[in-house]
Amino acid sequence: MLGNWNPKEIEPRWQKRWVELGAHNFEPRDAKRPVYSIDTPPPFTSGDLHMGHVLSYAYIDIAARYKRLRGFNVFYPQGWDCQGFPTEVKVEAKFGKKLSAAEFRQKCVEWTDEFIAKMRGQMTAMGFSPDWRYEYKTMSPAYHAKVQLSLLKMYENRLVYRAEHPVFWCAHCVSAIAKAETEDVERETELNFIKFISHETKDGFVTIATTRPELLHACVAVFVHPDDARYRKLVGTHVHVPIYDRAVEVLTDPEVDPTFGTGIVMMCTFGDKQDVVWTYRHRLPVVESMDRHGRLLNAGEFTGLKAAEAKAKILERLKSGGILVKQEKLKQTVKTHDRCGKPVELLTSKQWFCKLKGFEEAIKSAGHAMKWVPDFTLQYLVDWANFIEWDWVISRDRIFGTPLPFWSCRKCGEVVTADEKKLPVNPITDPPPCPKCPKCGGELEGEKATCDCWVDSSISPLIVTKWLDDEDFYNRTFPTTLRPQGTEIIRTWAFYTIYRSLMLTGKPPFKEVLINGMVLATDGKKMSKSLGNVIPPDKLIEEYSADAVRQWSALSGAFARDKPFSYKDIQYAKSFILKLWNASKFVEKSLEGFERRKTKGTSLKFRTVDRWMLSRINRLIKENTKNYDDYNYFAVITSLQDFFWHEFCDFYLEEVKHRLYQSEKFGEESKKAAQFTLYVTLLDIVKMLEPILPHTTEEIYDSIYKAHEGDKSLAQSKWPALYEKDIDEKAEKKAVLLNQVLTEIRKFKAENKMALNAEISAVKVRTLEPELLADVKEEIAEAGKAKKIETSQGDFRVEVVS
RNA sequence: GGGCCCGUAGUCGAAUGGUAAGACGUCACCCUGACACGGUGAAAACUCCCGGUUCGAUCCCGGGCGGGCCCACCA
Repeated sequence: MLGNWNPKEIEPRWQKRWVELGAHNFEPRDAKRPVYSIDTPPPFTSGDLHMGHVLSYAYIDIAARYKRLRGFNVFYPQGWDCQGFPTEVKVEAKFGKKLSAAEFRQKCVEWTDEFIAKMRGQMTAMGFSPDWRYEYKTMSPAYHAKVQLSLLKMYENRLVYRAEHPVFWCAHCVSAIAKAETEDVERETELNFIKFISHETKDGFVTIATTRPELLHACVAVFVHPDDARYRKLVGTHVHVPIYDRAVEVLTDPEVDPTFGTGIVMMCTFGDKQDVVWTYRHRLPVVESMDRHGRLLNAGEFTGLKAAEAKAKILERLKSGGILVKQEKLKQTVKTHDRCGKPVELLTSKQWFCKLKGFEEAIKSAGHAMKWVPDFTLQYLVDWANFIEWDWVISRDRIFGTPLPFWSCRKCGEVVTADEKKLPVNPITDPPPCPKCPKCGGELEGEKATCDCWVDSSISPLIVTKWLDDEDFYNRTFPTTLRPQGTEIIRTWAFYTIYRSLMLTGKPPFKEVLINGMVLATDGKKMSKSLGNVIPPDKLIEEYSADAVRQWSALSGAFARDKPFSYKDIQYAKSFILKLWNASKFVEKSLEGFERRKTKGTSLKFRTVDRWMLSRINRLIKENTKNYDDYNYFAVITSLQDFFWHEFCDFYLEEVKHRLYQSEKFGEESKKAAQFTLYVTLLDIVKMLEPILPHTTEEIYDSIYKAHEGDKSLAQSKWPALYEKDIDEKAEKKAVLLNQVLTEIRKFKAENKMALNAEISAVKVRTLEPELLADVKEEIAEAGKAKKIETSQGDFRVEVVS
């Protein structure tokens, strides 16, 4: 018998029990059931799940559980994105900088394993049901081997190459970064107006405006707009760069904005992306302006100073020399590194690239072939593909990352690739596959850089489906059915995964993409530690139960839309679960002596209200099969909430109590029909709620239904069958009228301060179709406690006589 | 500058080519044999504004105003 609802006891018990039962197991050799495979996002191993994780993983779990009920062989793995700068920072803070690279990496691994254990525990506490036998970590040797293999394959096809190129560079992290890792931040800076003396006329000068005087030494030209009449005479002449006294030419380019500053722009290698464009367009020389730590190079006496320091000193010098004409405040947007928040520079260096240019159309058409939920999110991918300007920089100068499987010759630069059979390799410590450069005999040097973490995660669907490891497994699971992920990483994770999958397998990696939004704080702002508005999931589970948190997730389900967290919703969820529990207790007690198998094949004496319930539940089965298929969990949960609370509990239960309690008066047959209806309706409700509220529904099933139904657990049972012929509009119409009459009686009692169970001597109902009431008079009399019922024909009106 | 999303009771939020769920909050009443973390009722929305299509629009189209996100530009 169901006792009190105690989630703290129920939830962990079922979490353990499901594993014992193998309720979530994928059966790779089961050829009978269709496979539903999920390319679950591997969260970055920060040590804590946040509400965004909870929402998105709840969505995934609901999908997995629903598909299992529908008879799919669900492949639901869970992985971890381990490698990244934040971990290095934390480990360095704890252990200092004295460790060797190998020791450092080892500490990172240990640290990450601890965090994974914690996060895995949180996922379990939420009732998430991945098949943990397929867990993966991006830092594992096996994962490294696959990433390296994928790069070797792409290298063979000339899709991976090494080149000198200006790249976004974070001087703080001392690493190249991809455009997708940058974030624009608005800040205020000063626009400095600086005199450049004319070379040809000696005494004439022009004034240019710049925000980056520290790059004067790298100035290789100045530009004006070709139509700018003010400067037409200057074009082709030369001006002297202050301090360094180098002459540079005055050139024209239509991309100069004549209205900005003085309409003359100095071009340095490289102040921003525009400079890169102009350098290529006008074939200008490149002055290496800065080193990897952001210190000036080739800057005379300022060489070695950090940019900010150099800027101050140079401005001082310009000012004292009378060369700085004026300064203006300027609002400016700077690119910053999204991981550390520091401004990024553009530096030329040797990096590894993946060839993206030229594949935009292929990526777009792969995107078009997928089902995007909601559909407009495809546009994010298309827009991004349309803006690809450079290839993808995949090397990062970090330690805790997947090593790039390459060596190169110190003398001639020839690249030597790792032996595919010996993966994973670490070129820093492992010997090269051949002792000397095969081309010139020079010494080989192992690549020190590691992979961008998107190189790791962009093969997640290949990893989980055992690409090149288990052909049968791969054929069954790849392409995966579902890729769930956030909006903010469409241009990275989704984009790179589609690209890599196309390059490596020729196929798109998944069929459906489910995009979730972000969970904001209750104030509508992003949750952040600095704002102090972070809501920890553990506390919510503690206070409201995991099922309530899951129900909140389903309620928050507007796809790809950010939503503030709502205590109101989770409180409602908790109340609903309690209501479900209490009503189940009532049903359980009402079913005493009822045996499901004895009703099979017999015809029951249903009353109209029973037919109404059976009709409504079948409508819900039909509706919610579609809603679940569409990932529209909001519609699922609201329709079930409303039906259960406001139809099943508020009306139906009240309308059958007399048949259950007074079978001597109303007949055993009537009682049995009511019992059957209660049994079926609650069972179907519980099944439809299982994906969202697995713990509570499992406990209800276990107590009331297991003995009758035979499935060991609700998680292993089947989605309710639809009996279309039970949909009965006539019965629904009669029940609606009955409920309207009961509402009027209740209103009367409330207005007259009567108890709801107080008797009334008569109720007179006028309605357009009084014959509809014939079948439900018993319910009016019993649920309304009306001694006498009179009906007549006319516009609806209910008169109560106390 | 470009793209996308959004604008419904005090608040949050569904739905629909035929004037609109539900929740929270508010008010009144009721401890009715599952539930007071409950029950029954009440009050509360010219569905942002202006046009158009339509017999009829909150829902479709155009324009505006307001909010959000992404991208580009920013010497």
